[in-house]
Amino acid sequence: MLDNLKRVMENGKGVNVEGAVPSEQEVNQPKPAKRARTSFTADQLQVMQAQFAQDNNPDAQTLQKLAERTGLSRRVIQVWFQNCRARHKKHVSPNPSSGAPVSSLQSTRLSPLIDEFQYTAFAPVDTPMLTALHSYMDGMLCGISL
Amino acid sequence: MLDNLKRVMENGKGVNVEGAVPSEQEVNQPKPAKRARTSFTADQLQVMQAQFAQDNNPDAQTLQKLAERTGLSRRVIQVWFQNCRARHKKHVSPNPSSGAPVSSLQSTRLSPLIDEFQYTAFAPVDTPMLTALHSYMDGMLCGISL
DNA sequence: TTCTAATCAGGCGTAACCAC
DNA sequence: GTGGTTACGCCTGATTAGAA
Repeated sequence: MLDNLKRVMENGKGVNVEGAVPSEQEVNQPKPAKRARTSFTADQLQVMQAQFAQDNNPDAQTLQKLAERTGLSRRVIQVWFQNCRARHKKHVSPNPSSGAPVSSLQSTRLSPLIDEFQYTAFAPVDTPMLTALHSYMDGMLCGISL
Repeated sequence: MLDNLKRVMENGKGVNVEGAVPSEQEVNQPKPAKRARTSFTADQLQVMQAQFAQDNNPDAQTLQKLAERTGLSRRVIQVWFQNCRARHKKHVSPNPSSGAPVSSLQSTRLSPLIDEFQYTAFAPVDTPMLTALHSYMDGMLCGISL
């Protein structure tokens, strides 16, 4: 309901890309204060994922270092790790994958795609490659190796 | 009703390309304002089509760049790409009799997914592979060779 | 009429938030 | 910290409506 109205606002409005401060708004304007949604760059994601693979629950100091390195705020980093832990737990745990399974979640969408490659004429993909892709999918969510 | 509100918001922010500017309207005076219809110049079309040929689903940053380059609003650009994808899907897809084994696959959901591959630290996928994937996706359902 | 820019209704993933 | 929720951003598919 109210969500719809907000979606309308989105239409004409600008973008927020970098982890920088979105924008200041009028004090005298009792706006609903649009919640800012950070979109991470490839670089930032890579840094965070690398750290996650090594330690999925970094301490405050590490968090700070990541913040400096990515240019994001400590809080954003922290939230990302929280969400990533949650995602990982939710998607990987309930599916205690053994040998070479495909996670039931996202692969649903990807699998049919990958299959396509076997049919297509110019797909430079061979079967081992597909296997690699599949196992990759398993841990992809946060860039974690199982 | 609510529709009017939406229209007012968009009109206030958006750009009216054609000279056809209806007068300014009070917010609290709901008049069914005319829906603005942008007509693109040859230049603008060329820019967008060139991008489409290369990537039919540009990300936010690319979208913004296109907006700056064409002088159109980001939203208008975005809508054009949405419509263009739909058009091509409708016109090209129902005729799969050609050489390309293109099926129901959608590049849309895939692109961000594929991008993930680049973010991950331990991706067992090398770059040439990614490039191949990308060109596969791009040329697939838009089949345009502009 | 046809073509298509703009809108609507709905779904998905997930960053940000909240309660505990 | 966690699990659960909210809402933002982006997408599709169908539809509405402005112009050629």
